[in-house]
Amino acid sequence: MSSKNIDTRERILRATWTLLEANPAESVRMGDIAKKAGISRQAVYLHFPTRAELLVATARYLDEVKKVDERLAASRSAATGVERLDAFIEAWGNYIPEIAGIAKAFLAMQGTDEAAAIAWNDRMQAVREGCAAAVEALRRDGALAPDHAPKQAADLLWTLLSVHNWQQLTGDCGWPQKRYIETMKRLAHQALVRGEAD
Amino acid sequence: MSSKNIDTRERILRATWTLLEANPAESVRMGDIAKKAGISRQAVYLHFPTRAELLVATARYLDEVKKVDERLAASRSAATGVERLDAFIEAWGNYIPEIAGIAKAFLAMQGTDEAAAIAWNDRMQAVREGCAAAVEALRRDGALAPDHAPKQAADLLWTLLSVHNWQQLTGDCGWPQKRYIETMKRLAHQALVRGEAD
DNA sequence: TCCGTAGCTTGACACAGTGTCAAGTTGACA
DNA sequence: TGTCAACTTGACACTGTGTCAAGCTACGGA
Repeated sequence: MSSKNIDTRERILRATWTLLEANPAESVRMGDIAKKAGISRQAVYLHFPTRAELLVATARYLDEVKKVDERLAASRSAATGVERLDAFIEAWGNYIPEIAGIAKAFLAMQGTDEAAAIAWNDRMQAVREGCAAAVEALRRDGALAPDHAPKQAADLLWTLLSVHNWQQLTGDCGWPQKRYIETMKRLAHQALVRGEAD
Repeated sequence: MSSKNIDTRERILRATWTLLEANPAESVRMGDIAKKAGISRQAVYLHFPTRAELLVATARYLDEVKKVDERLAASRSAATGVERLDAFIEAWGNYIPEIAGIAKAFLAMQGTDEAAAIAWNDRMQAVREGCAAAVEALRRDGALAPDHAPKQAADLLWTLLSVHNWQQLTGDCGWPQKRYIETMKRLAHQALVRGEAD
């Protein structure tokens, strides 16, 4: 309850973040985190009952500090559905590189680590909702392509904008960030906006 | 050396395959594999020194039995670039579910296991080449959309057709396989084929 | 017929990491 | 001074990988 408590909690979260960013390849252990935070391993468990919950909290903390929600929400003020779609792609697409370190760590842990999978999944739902909202804005404008039901359009957008795809294009394929954003916009338009061939 | 040896090895590979396919979500343990193969856990280690090597061998065995290369190569006989693109998407897209279990296990090891990462990467290069060939066929027909240079078009197609995207759409989003294939085809047409709005 | 040996079994163990438990310490606050 | 919450210390159970050593068994060859 005291401020000491809050400090400790935050120190744990920052330690986790730092370690994940520093070595995204390896799996960061509870003991490492405790050491980095300058407390005992058990103290970590007093704040976060499992590794999964710690990772979820870390992802949330990251989002909070980086203000993802604000950034994604900014697209809400767009006048038209299409503008909103573009704003959303730009906001999210340009956010990915900032969390790339942690994202990579999470993706690397996906299979081996149930905790990481849960944590990551939890955060991606926020993006999924953003996608659904953008699609809904298109639909309201009557601008949604008739190819897809809204739910499926949202699924598709969500998949296009996955961190994996960003990683593959900018990493494996060596695309510059700018081309990534432009291509995603074009692709989203072609797939989701009524009568756009571009 | 004896045929008994070969039989055991193959029984292990088949057991691994079966188990991975049966429960792709959970991590299949060496003990489970041994039990399924009807041998001792240690016998597995006599044939495959580590879990990673066993999985790599299983992937190779799978590709061999399923004849992936042949299937992907089949699209080469298509008359036009667009037909070839469709044939390729169909061949690969319908192959993914068959290897989904193993694929997931490999993706799980990506971060932790260098050997597995290399093996998986190697397999994916075959797909990438298939994508490049399909794009090249389009270009020869003058059917490649002017939006993209051939290399970038191939990158894009390769990314669209990633196992991750399949997993997300058919798994997380619950899409039926048929819709996945159709959507990928439509998306590929819209993105890559000159003057297609669909 | 007996020997050697390859292939497998049995059971024990080291090791790493998560999560639990219980008893002890410390510092702030009443 | 006493209490309480936050933290420490050290031990332990549990799971899964990989190692080790000794024993069993069937088969091919002298």
